[in-house]
Amino acid sequence: MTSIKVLLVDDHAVVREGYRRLLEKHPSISVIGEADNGDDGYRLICDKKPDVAVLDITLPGMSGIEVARKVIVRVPSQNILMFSMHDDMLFVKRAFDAGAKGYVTKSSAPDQLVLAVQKVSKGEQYLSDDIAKRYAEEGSSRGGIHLDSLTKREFEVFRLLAIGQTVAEISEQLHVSYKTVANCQSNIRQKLDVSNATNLVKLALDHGIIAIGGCAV
Amino acid sequence: MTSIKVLLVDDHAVVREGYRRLLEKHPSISVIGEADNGDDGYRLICDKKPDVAVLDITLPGMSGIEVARKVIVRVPSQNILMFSMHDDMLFVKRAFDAGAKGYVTKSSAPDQLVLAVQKVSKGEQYLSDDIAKRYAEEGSSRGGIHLDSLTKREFEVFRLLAIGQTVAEISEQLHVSYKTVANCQSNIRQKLDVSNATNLVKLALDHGIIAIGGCAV
DNA sequence: GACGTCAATGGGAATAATTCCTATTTGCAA
DNA sequence: TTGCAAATAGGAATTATTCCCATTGACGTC
Repeated sequence: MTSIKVLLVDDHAVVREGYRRLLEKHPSISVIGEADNGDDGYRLICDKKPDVAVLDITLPGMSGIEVARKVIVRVPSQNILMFSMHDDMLFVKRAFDAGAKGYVTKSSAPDQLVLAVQKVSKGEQYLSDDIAKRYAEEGSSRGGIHLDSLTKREFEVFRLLAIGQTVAEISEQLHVSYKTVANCQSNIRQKLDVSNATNLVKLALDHGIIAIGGCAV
Repeated sequence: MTSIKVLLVDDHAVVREGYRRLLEKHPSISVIGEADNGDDGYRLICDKKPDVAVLDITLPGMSGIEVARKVIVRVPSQNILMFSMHDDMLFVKRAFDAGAKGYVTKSSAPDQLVLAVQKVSKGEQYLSDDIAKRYAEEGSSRGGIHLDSLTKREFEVFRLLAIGQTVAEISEQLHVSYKTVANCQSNIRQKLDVSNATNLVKLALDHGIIAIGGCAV
């Protein structure tokens, strides 16, 4: 059998190196490329077309979910496996909306990642145990109350605002005008019923979208 | 030479497994235990007294920084290396306050972790390159933020802002004019070197002024 | 007791951020 | 095709924030 060609995108070099070794221990898997940011990752995936692209969600610049979305537009058949620390249903939902075929949390047992890579390489779906369990329990029913009403773009902006980015920074990063982000923020505040930046941060914390200060969320 | 005994505490199993392999590739290092939460980690460290305890900061339950603090109380000579995704100076400062001897970010090059383990095992300090660079740049300036530079009134307003009150609400509550509170807020932001409401909340959380979602910092 | 310092208070003007309204384009679904 | 929703962004009005300034009162020092 030919080995499964895998490409890794994760901004944490030590971590990436770690699970690269983990994957490469399997003779059926070979890592053909790595990237530590969304833009490089996007280019590499489109260029090398690996059997599986393993994407972290939290990345500098373009998020893993955005990378997935853009890749799928260009290469609809690309198999994508999301590999993230977030076990929030919202992220899972958005990952699949973006075109991912699998979702594994970083808290999973190591063999889950290997299994996921093997499944996804064949175009099959894979959810790590914890996510599958959660999905069965709460499914998409209680998956995020208000947060569900946000559009993709709004959610993205919401996250960036919550981690402390200014409107100007976000507009630059997303390559859209200041006005767009400002209007987007207004919509978000209205939808989530928060009157100011502070309460927006709190909401993000409550939903585990962001984590702050030694406090495990 | 005897090998360096290391104990790992990280809630992300795949990630932990990854850098365990990374460390164990070195003949001078052997991993003698692992934990995926703060409480187990604390017990294991006190029990096994490794040459180096490698602690993630974000953990379910007790945070890595709390673990460090508690361990140092019981075993003051324990060598602790913080290994976190956060490159924020506030975390670094808190880690060292808690008694850690080293701090390595997960974005570092893999050999930095190995080097850090070796240094810390000898009781020496170690900072990963990115942190050392940041420290040199902003370290003493931003790292040494003291909330006690705030006046009584400023602190009061700071707290109210952090819990999500608007300037108008605060002015009403304190029976002072809107302008007074607005000016006060400007002073606070300048003194604490935060540019927006979000970062003000983060600072408040980090200093334990406010707590969110039952997670005390 | 006069003097300097500083916290607390707020006014005015300039600047920046936010909202509300409107319009266009695009993609998707009935 | 038609219709709807999302994403984009401009203009005008409104608010929020900053920067500069002045006053008052408390406290400590000489």
